[in-house]
Amino acid sequence: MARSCNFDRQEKLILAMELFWQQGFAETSISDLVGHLGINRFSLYNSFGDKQNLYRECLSFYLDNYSFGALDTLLHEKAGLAEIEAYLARFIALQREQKYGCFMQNAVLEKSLDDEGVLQECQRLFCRLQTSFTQVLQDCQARGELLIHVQPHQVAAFLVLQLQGIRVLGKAGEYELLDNGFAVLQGYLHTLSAKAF
Amino acid sequence: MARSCNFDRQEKLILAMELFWQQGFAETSISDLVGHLGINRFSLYNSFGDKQNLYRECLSFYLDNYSFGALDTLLHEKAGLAEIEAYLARFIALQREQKYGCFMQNAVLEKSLDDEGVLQECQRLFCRLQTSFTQVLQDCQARGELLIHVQPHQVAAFLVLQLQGIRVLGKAGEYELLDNGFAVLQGYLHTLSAKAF
DNA sequence: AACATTCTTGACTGATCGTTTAGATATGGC
DNA sequence: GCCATATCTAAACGATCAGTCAAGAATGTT
Repeated sequence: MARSCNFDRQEKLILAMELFWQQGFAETSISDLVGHLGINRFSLYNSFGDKQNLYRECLSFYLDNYSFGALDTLLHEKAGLAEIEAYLARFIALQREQKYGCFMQNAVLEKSLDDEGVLQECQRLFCRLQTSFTQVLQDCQARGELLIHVQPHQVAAFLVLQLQGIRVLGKAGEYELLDNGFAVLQGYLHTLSAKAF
Repeated sequence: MARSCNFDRQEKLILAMELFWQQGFAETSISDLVGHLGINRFSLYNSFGDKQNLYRECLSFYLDNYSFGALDTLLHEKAGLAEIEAYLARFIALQREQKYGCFMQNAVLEKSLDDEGVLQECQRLFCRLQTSFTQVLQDCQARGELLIHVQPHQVAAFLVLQLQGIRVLGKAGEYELLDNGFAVLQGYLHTLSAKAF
């Protein structure tokens, strides 16, 4: 019926996400986006609405595709405390490379106060994270690998807390603190175990 | 010799800090500052230099006077694990009121990539924090209250990690996660003790 | 091939950004 | 009281901001 769009929307969304991820909302101008995405100003507005809307869509995309992705693999295999430990170790290692930190964490600290939608989106992910960890730990406990007095949902909350702390220290370049903190975390996980791992 | 300044510099610095704290660097304009501080645009530049400089000074002031202040009291008394636990509990309670989160954390996530000075300032505080905790724990251990196999500097790093995670979850309004996470943290601290507390 | 429709383009909007200037005003030493 | 010096005020700087517009180019249907 009419002319079709000559760029891939999702490809451009990813580019926009990268830029917001690196620079934050306020520090990223529409002109920056136009340059980085390689599409015209008007096409950008036409495809994604205004800046706020684009940002939210980027955040959603990030939450669904980038953040904590490895957690899913943790869920599918019959994982235990050893796998949780390995996940945390990988997570910390990742922070050394991810110099831009975490898009979601940036979003929480920069935008949650003036954009209710951003806050809710992030809370949704926190919930998902806790649920996932709780599931793993419950399975663990059912198999007799976790001490019975341990409360899975509490330990799960504790782990979410760790992830957030790790990302802040990672962005701050505090790798030694991270390693030392992880050593303690590791020790703690071992105290939860009903059998050595 | 000449006319003297007719406002209190430090008072204005605190006002500026409040505004940056609430809104971040990029979202706070000079006009915002002029309005909130109640001094003229030029006077602001005359007293504090440009925006970047003012921000750095605000961060310094925050780090010296606001962030983690209660930690000092922890150091002076002969504190033990129970006091550390209480400190963490107070810290969490504070996050419920501090809806603007932590200036330093905002600074790390927003500005550390493009302002080396901001990053270094924050790293200096991380170091101070770890040192303080290490000191308390070492004293603790010397008095025989802490199990001898525990490494004070590692646990200190672990605690710094907790503080950062707490602040993120606090800003995100995740109070239930915080409470559950703290319960676990509490339990862990008790396992470190050579005597019940 | 002609049409309606949609995308693309680049110039443009008024507003706001951080920063600076020139002139008025107030202060302290003589 | 006078002058040197510093602070203050208001206006303005060029640059950039987010967002829009009208005209041209490309497409699918008929």
